[in-house]
Amino acid sequence: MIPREIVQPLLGWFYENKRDLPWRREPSAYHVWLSEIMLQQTRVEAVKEYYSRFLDALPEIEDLAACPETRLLKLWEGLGYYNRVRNMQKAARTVVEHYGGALPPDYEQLLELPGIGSYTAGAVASIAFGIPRPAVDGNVLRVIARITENEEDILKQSVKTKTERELAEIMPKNAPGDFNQSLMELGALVCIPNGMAKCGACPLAELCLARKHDRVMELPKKAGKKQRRLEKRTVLLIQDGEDFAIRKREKKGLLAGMYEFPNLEGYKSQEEILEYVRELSCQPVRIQTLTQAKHIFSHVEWEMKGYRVLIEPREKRNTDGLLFVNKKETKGKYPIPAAFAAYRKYLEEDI
DNA sequence: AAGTCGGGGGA
DNA sequence: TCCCCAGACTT
Repeated sequence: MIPREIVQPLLGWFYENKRDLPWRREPSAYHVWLSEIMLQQTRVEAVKEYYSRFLDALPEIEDLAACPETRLLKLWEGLGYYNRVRNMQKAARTVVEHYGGALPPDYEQLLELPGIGSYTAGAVASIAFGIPRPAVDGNVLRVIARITENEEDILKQSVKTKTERELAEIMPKNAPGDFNQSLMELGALVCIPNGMAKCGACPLAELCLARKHDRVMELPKKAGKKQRRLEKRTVLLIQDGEDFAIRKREKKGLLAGMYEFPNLEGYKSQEEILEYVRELSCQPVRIQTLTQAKHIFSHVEWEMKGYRVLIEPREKRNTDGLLFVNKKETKGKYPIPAAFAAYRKYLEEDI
């Protein structure tokens, strides 16, 4: 069980130590929602700039609902997990249609919106609306596992469910948002992963069972992660004068809807590359080897070999799924993910 | 319950 | 290198 005695020390600590974060300035439901979506599996420092830029571009939920997809993905470019922003737009359209443009102040209704799971629903409900619901993220699971000296694998759904149920029991009805944030803030600043915990600065040190038994180092437990698969790819910079070929990725799957340079699975010979370029209705003139590059995703790792292929000027410009974009005009227009950073620079710089 | 989905920063 | 991050969704 989680002791109720954690509540007041946590709140007191939070009011003294909470960070001044952009989304804490004007915590409207939209602002809290956006910050929570951006912060999913993403560090605070990485989110700050994106958050401000996003709200400058789309200050209201209606703006988000009406935004073209490419512009939306461009605003998210580099943050990763691009389904987050696609789901958020779907939800925004639902909010405009069914809720008059304002998020519903109700946990169950929030939970029904795409991209909002139990954590985000709890965070928005408690922080924006003062509704007493827990918001259990990785920080909270770690903090609670240590306080209670829980041996179970915190990645198990059952642990999360139990944590939510027990936190709901002790949730202070007058400050649910602050209480949820205090747990997360403690996890982010003091009760840090691995062997880095700063127990000397912890307001819960005296009642923490892991510390009492000197087991903070070994908790929480997490099941082993499986190995990433390696994928070799051949990336092509097909160049017609100052124009480069890009194309849009599939609507589903990895990097859905983002733009990329034409590329092939596996390492291809120069003959195979030229053949492929011809299939795209291009007439290759010269081929040049570029640098190798690697990009690591969560579950797959790309090892890429790049080639620049100069082609004859094309009559029919944008066919065969290719989009020829001018190096000067395309600046900031097409969302091209970081996986292509090593080759993207040819589009952005004079090389 | 397991797999998919990004990217970066720090040890 | 590996780990982890204010997770959600699909299978």
